[in-house]
Amino acid sequence: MEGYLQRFLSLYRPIITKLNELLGHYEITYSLWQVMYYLKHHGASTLVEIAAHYEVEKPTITRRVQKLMEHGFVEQISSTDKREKNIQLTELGESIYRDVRKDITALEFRLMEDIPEEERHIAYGIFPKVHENLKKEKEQH
Amino acid sequence: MEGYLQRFLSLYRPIITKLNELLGHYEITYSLWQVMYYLKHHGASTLVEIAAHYEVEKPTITRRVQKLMEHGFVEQISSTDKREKNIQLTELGESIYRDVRKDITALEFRLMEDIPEEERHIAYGIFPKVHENLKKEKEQH
DNA sequence: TCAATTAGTTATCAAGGGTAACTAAAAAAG
DNA sequence: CTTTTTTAGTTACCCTTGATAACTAATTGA
Repeated sequence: MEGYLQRFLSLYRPIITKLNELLGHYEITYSLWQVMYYLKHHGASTLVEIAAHYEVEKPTITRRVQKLMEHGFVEQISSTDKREKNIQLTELGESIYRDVRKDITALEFRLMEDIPEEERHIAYGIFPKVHENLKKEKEQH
Repeated sequence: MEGYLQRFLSLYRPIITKLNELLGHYEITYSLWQVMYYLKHHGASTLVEIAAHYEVEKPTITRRVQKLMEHGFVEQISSTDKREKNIQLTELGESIYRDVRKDITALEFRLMEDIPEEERHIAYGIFPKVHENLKKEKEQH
């Protein structure tokens, strides 16, 4: 019998492919979108903060931010600590954010249309629990 | 507010990382495990069948099968159609399958421990629905 | 029998991420 | 106050995964 993990994983590629197709219209991919999303919801941030939030290494975020700067979607602002790089969305970035956000919300609505609200809510609540349990696993090693 | 897709995606990396850590003990990764899983549950199969099932291109499966053959986990058996390559698990492959299966089941149990059975069941049932809806999206283009 | 389809391979490219080694700046120790 | 340690970020290099295009060999089917 198929397990939860297996079903979960088999859905990943179709979802990320669909999302990247959608994001392609704005010349970004999901990994870049994550950074824009973070900046929108946390305001100006450093690369270390973004990396910590997504649990990836610093060079990964360096690259993402570089690409977003080339696109003019984010910009660096001054900071007291001269080591760190304070990043925020530009006006253009904010505008793209709103457009993408609308598209993703609409997609999500279509994908979840036939799923009752309570079920949706339950499934929704399980993700952070599994995430928690995964973190506990890590601590034990 | 965070959407379902976002929560879903933020769980992917932790899960695949954990699984690959587990599978590393057997010198495989999740993508290779998928092929072994398919062969265990469908018996001897061709590359096209495996590719179709996981919705990936043929060259992707060519590579996976090549690696598994190098490991001695799968082998080619004869086939009427000389174009196709009939692949099945070797004895070693079967044995590795059983060990890995045990480990993954145990991991899944630990990750889902604190989630009530009904909730688990609901979350579990949503994946194929979303998958279906994604396929419908595709057809419209 | 000849054209079209099918199975599989190879080569090449892109996305995404990790590790190691490094620089520059700040913080902590002395 | 120096000196040492820690922290933020970057660069170079490598791995995994998958897609596309172009190809060969075998099979179907017109």
